[in-house]
Amino acid sequence: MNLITNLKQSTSKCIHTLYGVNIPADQVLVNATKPEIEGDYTIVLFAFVKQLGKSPDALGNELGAAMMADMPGILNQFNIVKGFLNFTISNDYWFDFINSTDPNQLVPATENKQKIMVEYSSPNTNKPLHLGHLRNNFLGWSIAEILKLQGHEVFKTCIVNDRGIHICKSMIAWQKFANGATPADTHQKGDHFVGDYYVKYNDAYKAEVADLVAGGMLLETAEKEAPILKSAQAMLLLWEQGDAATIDLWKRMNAWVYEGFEVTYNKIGSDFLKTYYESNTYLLGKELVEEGLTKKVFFQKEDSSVWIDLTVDGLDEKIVRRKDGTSVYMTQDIGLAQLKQKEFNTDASIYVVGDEQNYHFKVLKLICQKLQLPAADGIYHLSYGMVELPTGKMKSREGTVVDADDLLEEMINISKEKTEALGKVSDFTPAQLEELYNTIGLGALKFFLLRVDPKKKMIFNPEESIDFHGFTGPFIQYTHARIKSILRKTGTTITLTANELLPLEKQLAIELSIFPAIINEAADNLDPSKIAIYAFNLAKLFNTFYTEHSIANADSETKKQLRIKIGILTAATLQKTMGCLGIAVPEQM
RNA sequence: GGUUCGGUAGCUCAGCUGGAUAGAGCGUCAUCCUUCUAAGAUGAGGGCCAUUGGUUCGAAUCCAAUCCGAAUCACCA
Repeated sequence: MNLITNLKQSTSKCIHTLYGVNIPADQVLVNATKPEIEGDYTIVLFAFVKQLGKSPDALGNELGAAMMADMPGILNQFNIVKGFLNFTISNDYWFDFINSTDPNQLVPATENKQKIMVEYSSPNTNKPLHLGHLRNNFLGWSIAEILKLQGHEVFKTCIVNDRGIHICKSMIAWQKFANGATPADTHQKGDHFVGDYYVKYNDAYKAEVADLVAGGMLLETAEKEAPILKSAQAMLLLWEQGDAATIDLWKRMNAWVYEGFEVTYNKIGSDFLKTYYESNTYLLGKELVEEGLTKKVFFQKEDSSVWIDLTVDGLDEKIVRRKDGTSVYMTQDIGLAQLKQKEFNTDASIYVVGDEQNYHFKVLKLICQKLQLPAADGIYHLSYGMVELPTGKMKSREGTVVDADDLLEEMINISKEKTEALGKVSDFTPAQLEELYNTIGLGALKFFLLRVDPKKKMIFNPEESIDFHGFTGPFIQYTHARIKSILRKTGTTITLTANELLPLEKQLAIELSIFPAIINEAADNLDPSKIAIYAFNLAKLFNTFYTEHSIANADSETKKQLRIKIGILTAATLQKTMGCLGIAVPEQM
């Protein structure tokens, strides 16, 4: 039970005893007291003044006294300033908090344990991962970690979009231009290798269209008649018919891509309990469409295409099966929703997908509900905003995409340069150094992408992202390393004795005490940025404390012991928070 | 045009279930390393919280309208 909840309940209880009026605890507003005013926590009285017919001062005095009696040993004194009831929490309470908190048990497990699936990453197999994928991967991984920390059972999954016309385009281009070359021949990462052929396809396509137009064809017609497009379409048909040679090539090229993805996933720490492939799941959706037809959830048009009418829900009609019987995106997702729920018996399923698909997921959930699939109500779309560059949107056609592998390499190089320039790790082995550069470079990048509200689109400014000062991952990593450095000197075996806390010591205790609440907030909102902000505030506060007070050379042994424990708890909390973001914290840097 | 989301310091963002004088970081300027790691700390400067109206003891926060920006409304995934 945390202190704020306690205060709310006590307020509600005391008002009831004093005046016989029921005010639910969750309607009580408890804030941290403004720094200039005496006190730790503040209850806003205005909300009750009218209802109780009391003046703020009179109410404050009566309520304050009653609550002091209700929470003995915790509340020390109170004052009233302009309708705000400020309580000072007793020194004993905070000392006891520091004394009794176990650094290995910072977050109590939830009582409402659930099985939750987090689907994220979801790449296409025709091009390498880019900056947008990184935001997706970091978000998905982090959300899973936060839910785990709460005590839920979490399954991380990935759906690979491995079939369709776009895949055929790379395949055609490879056939035409590669001359049998492989990633091994060209010493290229497989996903980049295949991605290059996707680009080559587009170049060839554009050239062909231009030729046709030059020959007198209308642009519109030319765009449909370009021979290379025709070949790709023919190939898709062959693929769907199961043509051996086509399937063979498809498998071969996809394998190259997966090899490349694997390298990147390993580097960024993305992992999946299970990977689903669209080529395996799209048939399932079709069965559900049949079922929906019998249940009359769907209807068929004259051309035999199948639709759902969502106009009563304020949406449009949506196609779920083409006239030729092939499946669309929605068909596959219906099937996948059903499959995932069945296989893992999930209570909820979180889809980490960009906000351009808000409409799709709204419709998906509606359809699943109308089909009465067990998965339906648990569908939750974690919609995140696009990553844009200061120059505008990333567009693959204009070559303004930030490639994930390039960016990772750059960040790691920068962290290497900066670390070397500071020269604090001369005792590291080459292997340790490499690990440290990775930790810092990746930490900077992950923190940068996770520190803003996922729902909002974000601007990726390369100069800002490589900053290692201020509101950044390395700042927090550094604070952690600093604490660890002190603890190496002082040791961590301690015996605490009661102790009058200085203001900064108390502030740290307060900040540390809200960690579980922050985790809950981040989990409820599926928002890791709450954790990033918290970690930053905690680190900043510790740094202020660090410059003001010495741990190793504290005035007394009691103080020293107390501060060591504060150091232990701060380091542990920083490590946990950063762990939730997928960021490691070094012992030394 | 419909729907959804956004507009807060020069830049990037917090704050939004209404509460005290709107906060950080970066950048700018100025201080602090014979003292536990200066990837740090301290201070200064920087704001009609898009606009207008409403609700009330109180509005960046809620409501309405307007302006600006984005996404989406595909037999692409």
